[in-house]
Amino acid sequence: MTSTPPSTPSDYDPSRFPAFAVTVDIVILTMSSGALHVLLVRRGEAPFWGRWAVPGGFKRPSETLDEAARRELTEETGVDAASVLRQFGAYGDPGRDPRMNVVTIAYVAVLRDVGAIVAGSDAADASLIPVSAIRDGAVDLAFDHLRIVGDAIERVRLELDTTGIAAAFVGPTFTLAELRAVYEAVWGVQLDAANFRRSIVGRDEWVIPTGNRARPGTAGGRPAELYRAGRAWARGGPIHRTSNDRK
Amino acid sequence: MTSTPPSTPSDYDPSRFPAFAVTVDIVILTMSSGALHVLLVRRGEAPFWGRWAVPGGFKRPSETLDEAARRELTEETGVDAASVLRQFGAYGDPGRDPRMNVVTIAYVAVLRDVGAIVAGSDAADASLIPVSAIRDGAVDLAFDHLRIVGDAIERVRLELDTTGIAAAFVGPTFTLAELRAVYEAVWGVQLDAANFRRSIVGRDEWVIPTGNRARPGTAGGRPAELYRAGRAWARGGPIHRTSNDRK
DNA sequence: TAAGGTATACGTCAGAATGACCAGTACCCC
DNA sequence: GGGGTACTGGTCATTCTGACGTATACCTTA
Repeated sequence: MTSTPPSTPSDYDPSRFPAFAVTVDIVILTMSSGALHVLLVRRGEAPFWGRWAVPGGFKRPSETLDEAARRELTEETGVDAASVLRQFGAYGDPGRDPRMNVVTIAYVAVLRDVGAIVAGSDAADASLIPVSAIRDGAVDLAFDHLRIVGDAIERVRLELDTTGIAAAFVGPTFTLAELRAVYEAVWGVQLDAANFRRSIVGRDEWVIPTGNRARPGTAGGRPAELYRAGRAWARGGPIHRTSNDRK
Repeated sequence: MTSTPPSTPSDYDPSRFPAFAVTVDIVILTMSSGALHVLLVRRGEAPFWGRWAVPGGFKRPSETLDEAARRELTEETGVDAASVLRQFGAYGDPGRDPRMNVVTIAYVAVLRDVGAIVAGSDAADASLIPVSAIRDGAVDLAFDHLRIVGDAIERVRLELDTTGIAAAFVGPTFTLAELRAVYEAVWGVQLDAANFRRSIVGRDEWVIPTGNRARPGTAGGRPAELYRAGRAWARGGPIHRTSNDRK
């Protein structure tokens, strides 16, 4: 087998090559009460009966991978407007599905206000699970979904630095504290509120003041100003991890 | 079709779902005479006869995607030791292969000293093509390989900043000028040699002096010191793009 | 109604990092 | 031996970052 000539996609012979099922799995992330959560569905059949799994489904030949991901997201959560829906990996280990050869293309979606969405979902057994519970091994995931969720989170940790994905976690208007909570939850760090503010408000095009204020929480405190996201998020992020807290 | 219940990979019925061929394509990048090059093979049959294509081949059910990528890389280039072999995307647009449903998982490989390797390759029609020629539209690529190559380059541009991939482009010992050429070629910028040196030599664990010197080129100049790569490359890169030259 | 608590808003300061630039060194070619 | 070239090493001004202190505006409780 090692002496076969270089095979490009050119020398097909449809009868010669193994068939795979291709699925699209979607790791749906959102902020809920200050912590990062992932939406999982509980499996109702074998294999992995009763285990949690990432929602997903089969790709159809007539649609692109991105279209399949968006379709599955809509079917699972009832929304067609995720702030972010990005492909981040493909998984095709032999035996990852005990029944057949399956290669899955994994997407990460970022939602805001997902609480109401889950309630209206078709999937009765969908739940928001804190990612901390998954990291602690407190949740049994089906298939290789533990690895998929882990890779998704790692991807978001990176993109928080290099893209404007942070803005996708907050609503159309938000306070700087809400935005800061995204960075703190995803990176697992604590950021100085004053310095965080300076990095964002001090520069151009990151946030646009709305003139309104948020109502303080039950603990009190000065009410925070509400902002809208500016244009700059399309070209990167305002906050960068220093090499110190990379590890 | 929109009212189907949420379908997880669980509710399989192997007869119900469309079969795909799964291939692995490898964008092989290397530095050659100061410019970034990609290794392409010329197709000898329809469709896209005579066009350039990214080397690749079919995934086997008994191997992982990473194993398939490494096997194809070996078959195409004769080396089993790419400095970097990283998955970066999946492509499954309908009709991307006119003959059948194909989803390809794309990898980017970084080689050093690829010149000698290509000579010994099985693929007689393999060539190193400057990426500048591809960007200019001077090369006709088969299938959706133009998009795949473009995405691979964009990925490397990002990873140059966030990972130690730059060290994969140079040999086991290298001069700072060689390393600087990698950044300049991939990012399309010019870096001050003195500041570049300071960013790398001034900090710990990036490069280890060997005590030897490189022979200057025909143009003369002071001979450069030869270094080995240090431990720090495993955890990121020493050079960061400022937001100014992001666009 | 007043006092205490809390979180946001804003400014200051020292240290680190960056970009621009200049001078010295060591080799090549002519 | 002289000029050209590229690496080495340094200075300087600017910007960025982390740390921290203080004022502001709302909440809760007494």
